[in-house]
This record gives sequence, C-alpha cells and structure tokens, in this order.
Amino acid sequence: MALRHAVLAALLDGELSGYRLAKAFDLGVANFWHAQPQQLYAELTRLERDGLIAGREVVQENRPNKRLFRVTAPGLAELERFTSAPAKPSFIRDDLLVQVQAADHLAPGPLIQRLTERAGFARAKVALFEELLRTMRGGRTEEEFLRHGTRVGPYLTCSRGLAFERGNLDWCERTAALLRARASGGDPEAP
Amino acid sequence: MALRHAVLAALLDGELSGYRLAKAFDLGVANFWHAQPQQLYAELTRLERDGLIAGREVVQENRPNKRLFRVTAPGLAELERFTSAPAKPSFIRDDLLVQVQAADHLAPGPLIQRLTERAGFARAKVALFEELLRTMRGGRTEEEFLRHGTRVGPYLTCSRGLAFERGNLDWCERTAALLRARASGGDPEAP
DNA sequence: AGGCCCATGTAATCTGTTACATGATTCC
DNA sequence: GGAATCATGTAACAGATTACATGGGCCT
Repeated sequence: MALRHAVLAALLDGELSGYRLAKAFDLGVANFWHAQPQQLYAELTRLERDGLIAGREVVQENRPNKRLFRVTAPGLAELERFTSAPAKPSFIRDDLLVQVQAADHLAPGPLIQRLTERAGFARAKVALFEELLRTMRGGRTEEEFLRHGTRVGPYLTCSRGLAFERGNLDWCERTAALLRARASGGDPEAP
Repeated sequence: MALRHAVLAALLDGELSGYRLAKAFDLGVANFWHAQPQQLYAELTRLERDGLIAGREVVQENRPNKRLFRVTAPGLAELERFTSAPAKPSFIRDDLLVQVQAADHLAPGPLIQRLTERAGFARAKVALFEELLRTMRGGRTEEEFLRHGTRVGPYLTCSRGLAFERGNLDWCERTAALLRARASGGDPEAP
C-alpha cells in the first residue's frame, strides 16, 4: 500500500492534477516511484474519499477542466505514520538481468543489442537527473544547498536515481564490451 | 510475464526443487529477480504443463520427497525468444525513497532510523555478494575469469547486484548523516 | 518443549498492466 | 491532415502478496 504514500509525497511540493502527477510518475522521468496514469486516477479518488487529500475544480478555457489536489492534515499524519514503520526492503526485478543470467546458454548478439538499448536509456536518464539536480540547487554548491536548502527531499531521491542510472549505464557498457570480446573469441584489448 | 523466464534462467545452472528455487529468489539473497515461494510453485506447475521444464520425483528418507526440475529444449528456445525482444525498462519502486522524498515535512528521527536499517541490510548483501563472486571466480582474477570462464552470466548479474547494494549503502549513510547534521541545526564537520 | 529446516501447495485479496473510450486545442 | 498535449476515467486481466494448511526430522 505504498502508492498512496508516494502520491502524498509527490503532492507535498504543491498542488497537482492527476495528469501532471502521471507525468511525474512516468517511466522516463520517475525518480522515486513509478505508476501508470490509470493507477493514479484511481488512487486519487480513494485518497480524496479517505480525506487524505483535498481536490478543487479548476475551470479552464480552451482545454478540459482539471482537479488540483493538495495534502490535508490527516494526509500528512498518514505519511508520518508510514515513516514510523520500517520500509519494506526493495528488490530487483529486471528483464535485462534475467537475460544476462542466461547469457552462457544464449546467442550473444541479441543480448549485446539489449544491453546497448538499456545503456541508451540510462544515458538519457543520467542527463535528465543531472539537469534536474542543477536546477534544484540553483546557484549554490551541492554542499551548501544540502546543508541549508529547503526541500532537500526531492534532491536526495533524485541523487539516488542518478547513482542508480549511472550504475546501470556503467554495467551495461562493461557487460556489452565483455560479451563482444568473448564472442570474437579474443582479447578485449585487441582492435 | 517475465517470472517464467527468471525461473528458466535460474534452472539453467542445474536441477532445482521448488523449495531450493524459492531460497534463490528470496529477498535476502536474490540477485537478479525476487519472488515468493507460492508464486514459484505455481509457475513451476505451468512451466511443466507447457513443456518448458521437466520434473522428476526424488524419493527421500527422513524428509519429504521433492521434485527436481530442468529446462527442456523448448524451454531454452523460449529463453532465446525472450532475449530477442527488448527488455522492459526497469523502474524504481521503493518505500524508503518515498519516505525521503517527504523528508522536509516529517520528523527526521524516524527517517534516520529507516535509513540506518536499510544501510544494515545493504551491508549484509554487499558482504554476501562479495563472497559469492569470490567463490564463483575461484582462484582466478576477475579479468581472467570473465574472459575465459564458463558461466559468467550469474557472475555478471551478481556484480550488478553488488554495485546496486553498494550504491544503496553509500546513499543511506550519506543521507542519514545529512539529516542528522540538519537536525542538530549545525555543521556536519562539528562533533 | 519449542523452534527451525525440508517440502509443497490452495485460496483470498491486493496491486499493477493493458485495452478501450472521449474530445477539444495546438503544433508541425 | 496528423500527431502531440491536456484531461479524465472504466473494465478486463495478469501478476504478486498474505493467510492458511500439513507434517516429520533435527537441534538446543
């Protein structure tokens, strides 16, 4: 039941519509949780019904009306309660790791292809997160920002996301290089 | 539908019972996929029904009989097919990141507690994975093993797991230190 | 005597994904 | 003219978790 809390956490930094929220939880940009729009609309309905968030209708011209949601006092209390209990351990569940696990029994070509694709994706996320962090800290150095800044939470989660994607990128590149070297039956140092 | 492939990949390195498989997919040790025993028993039934694995009954004394499963030729072909399509992007879904995301609006005490717990968990996994890698490469250096060893797949996925847990550990420690410093309203360099 | 290891499952529930549905506006 | 953006949902299905169920052997 942590999607609720992820939504609450995302709404702490300001009112959002379901649509905007969905953008933030999208695969390509999510840095602390991922979810589909359908899941978010459903969760918003439940959260409002339970009084943890409050929504207000915003009438718009030239585009559909929207509902903006903010966290209520009970919502914040629920987050506080959530943080007072141990977090479930996170775990790995990645198609690409499954594919590499079977590497010794499969043709290397497609696998190298998969690793290259993932490396590209990771590279894009690294660039995105670096830019995001730069924006958040403004003119300040990281040290200065982290010591005295307000709203360091999103910065910290984004940092973790960056490190994760850097790890992905590094591993994909090195693994692809290794498989290429082994496939050519030779020495990775050779041309 | 990737649990099937994770099970197939796990069975490539030798016959396993559902019970042993469940141990390998356990939270505390899994390095490329996680799943509950119930899920695995169900999946094994389906995989056998579909002819992708074959099981044989092993009668035991002093303990319950068991079924050992191995991958069949169609099973291997299915893995090959799986690897010929792009892997779904992996994503983050972690309670702890949700809690840190909300850090600016919550009491720091419990959060530091959560980060410390997770750091301990990560430390244990780092030690476990390091030991596992050492065992897999035997006497050889990593370079030598990766170039010429057989079964590098499990080694590579374990390497990724190790890097991930090191990243976790590092981030948890630095984040906890930062929150502690901010909570005491002071300079992190001070005693 | 109590608890853990081996070994396998069923059933109920919760969570997450995919497909379908609508409709105006703005950008290329 | 076609695609993308804004904006919100319903319905069906697949995947994952939790609770329940059983039972002997081994260790302290």
